[in-house]
Amino acid sequence: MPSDDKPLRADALRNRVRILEAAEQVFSERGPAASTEEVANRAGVAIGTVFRHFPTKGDLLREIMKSLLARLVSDVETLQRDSPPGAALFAFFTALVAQAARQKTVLDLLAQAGTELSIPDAVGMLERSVDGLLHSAQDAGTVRRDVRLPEVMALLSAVCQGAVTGGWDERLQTRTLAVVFAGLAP
Amino acid sequence: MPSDDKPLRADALRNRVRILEAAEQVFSERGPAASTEEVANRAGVAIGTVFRHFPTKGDLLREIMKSLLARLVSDVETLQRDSPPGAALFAFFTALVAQAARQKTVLDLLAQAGTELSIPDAVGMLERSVDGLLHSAQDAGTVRRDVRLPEVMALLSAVCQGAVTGGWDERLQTRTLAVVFAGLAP
DNA sequence: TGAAAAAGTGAGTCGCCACTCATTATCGTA
DNA sequence: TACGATAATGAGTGGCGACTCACTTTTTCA
Repeated sequence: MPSDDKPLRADALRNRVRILEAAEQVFSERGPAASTEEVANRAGVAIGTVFRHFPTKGDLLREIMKSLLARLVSDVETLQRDSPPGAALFAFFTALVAQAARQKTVLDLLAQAGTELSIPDAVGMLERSVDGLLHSAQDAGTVRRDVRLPEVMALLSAVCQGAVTGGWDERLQTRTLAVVFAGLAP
Repeated sequence: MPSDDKPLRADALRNRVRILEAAEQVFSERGPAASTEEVANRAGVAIGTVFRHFPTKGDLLREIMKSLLARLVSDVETLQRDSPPGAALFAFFTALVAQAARQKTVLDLLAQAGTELSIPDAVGMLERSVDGLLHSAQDAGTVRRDVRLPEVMALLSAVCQGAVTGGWDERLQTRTLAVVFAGLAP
């Protein structure tokens, strides 16, 4: 797969960035069903321009997902470094749920990203990161040893999903997570 | 609101039933985005007939939701009677998640039914039923006293949501629920 | 049995949305 | 600056899905 890295023209690069920013906003607010035309409007660009940069709506979504994913992975690394080892997993849960409530895109990443769009090993990356958090927590004794990664990912995605579609307020997020955390603890 | 209970003609009644059965199947398999035409086909009826009985797609969905809800409430009552008092809540969780995996309609009921469609106090009924299960469990000492209904409903909906969109297999359902149950226990 | 009422039918309308392409504008470079 | 290459534009196309309605068929009941 030879990379087609022809340097973009200045206006093309500018618009590409605008489109990505607009798309991130629009899809976050309205979900992935939002129309491409709305993205174009918000970017201040004609609809044809969007399709020149991303031949398919799916391509655009995939690009957004990839950068979101990269940010999440880097968040995990930051937490891994800066939190007390037993607490990082819980902190990530809390942060992700709060973010999902604002940014619906998170859901589609966690839920089906691997299925509908194909983000190759990208989701696997997040899993590996979370696995790191899980092991740290288990070593620190804040999470039971018989808990495994699949159910942690499942809970993560479930709680985010629930929080968004159910419109949980902050208080309910906290109380619900408290139950989950209690279930993970020894 | 005078009830328009004009007795239906024989063929009308027959078709109404067929449509509801078909709709339940179709929406369960394909989700609420499935087309009305598919419902008509599966019912062996012209599309106009569907719209004669249910002027709006939403009306049809609402009808399906209502009967699903009624069945769930009656399931709860059965469990309430037949299970050991501390176990009924857990049994309901398990059963509902398994059902949601087969029947996507459950999700929309739990998630947003109150919002998008308006099923007036219907969802409230389910909540009251689950509240009964919760109190029984707390009285039996299998669930902590500081757990309240909102987070129980939230977990219920979250886990169903997650199980469906994530395509959890039975093993993963079990392991995930195990964590939740541990979190509810004293 | 034979109308009138009720119900069924399905081609057609309408709006939405992903995507295209002929034309116009902008950029980079000689 | 001028010109070829690259990009932007936005009206148009096609398909899909909810919903309508003029017409046909079935039921009901005197």
